[in-house]
Amino acid sequence: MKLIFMGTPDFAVPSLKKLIESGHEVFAVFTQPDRPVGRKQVVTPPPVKVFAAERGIAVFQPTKIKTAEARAEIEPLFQQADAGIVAAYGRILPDWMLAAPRLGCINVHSSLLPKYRGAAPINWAIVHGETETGVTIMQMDAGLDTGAMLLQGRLPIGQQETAAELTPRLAELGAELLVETLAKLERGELTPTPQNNAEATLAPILNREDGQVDWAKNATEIFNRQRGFTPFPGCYTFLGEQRLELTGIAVDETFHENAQLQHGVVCEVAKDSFKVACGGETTIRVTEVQPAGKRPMSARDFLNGAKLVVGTKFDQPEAKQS
RNA sequence: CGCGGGGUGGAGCAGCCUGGUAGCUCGUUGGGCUCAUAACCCAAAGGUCGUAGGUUCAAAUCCUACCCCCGCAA
Repeated sequence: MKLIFMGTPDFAVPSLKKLIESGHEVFAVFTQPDRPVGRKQVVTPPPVKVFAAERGIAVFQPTKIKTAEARAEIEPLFQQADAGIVAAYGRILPDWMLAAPRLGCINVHSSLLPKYRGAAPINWAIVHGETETGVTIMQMDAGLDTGAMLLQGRLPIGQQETAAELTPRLAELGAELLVETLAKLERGELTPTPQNNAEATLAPILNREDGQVDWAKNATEIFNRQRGFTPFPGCYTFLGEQRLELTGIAVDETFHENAQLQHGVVCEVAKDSFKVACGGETTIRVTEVQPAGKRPMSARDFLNGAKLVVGTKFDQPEAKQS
């Protein structure tokens, strides 16, 4: 098929790669503009652009796609396509874009729709303690991930698995399903299945603040957020003015007599870790941290220098929800 | 010139403001204790204090420049 591909981060690359390997003609790639990244503000191209450029595919990085000028330029291109493929492009497509290709636009969404519609489905699935997630290939419509489903694949989530580990696995699964979907579409073997809106849940885009630990939550919830929010927005707390990223934590199974202490209070300091009291009389064991301005270090190293004592209290965010 | 923290034996830190003996918690090695131990006790080894200059009788400490690491913000 003649395809236009729209995608931005690493997650989208396997899909683009697979399309090309499967013999589809991807004649244009749309991706987000290069952005300044990091401390040095180095302007960095998105992964999809790098990959597409290597393959000699025309890359478009429009800043605006909803203006009349943009439409005048882009629409003819889309009308030449059999389908538009979207994988984590990172912006809302106007109606005319969805309608221009012969088969419309098809989205690779990393959740088992209708659950986890939105920008961060992988993360929220982990945060909510799901043991299984997947990828849904869907026909895009005007709503947010509301289109009819074409094909769906499932994947178990490891008990310790982080979003950083799960994302590439889903990306691969999505790529395979995408190719399979197109093949079946060509042969007319697919019947779109409407989503059951009653079962829909949202996976909103993640903010920095989502990463701050709410010690009133129980240990399992905190652990799941840490996994789901790795690498962004992470899992951090404050010790006075000092920001502390918790890079290695575990739900502590052993009972501790100080567990019912105030939330966020250090209730035990061991040699290689320390425990913090959480909600519901549970405790989290911290094994690796990264103080602001420092490299990540084992709790052992941190304790050697910080001389943390039982009773120390980590800051609690003002008001938290979700 | 976006804001900020930091570079001190192998690790994490203190010391710097108020120049003058290299400190703490670990690790390592040897010895001891013990049925035994990652536990405890004793001892030892190990440091160009990021680099280059400057001030000074004397610089980890004060001044200047540079290199490197990291957090935030974008």
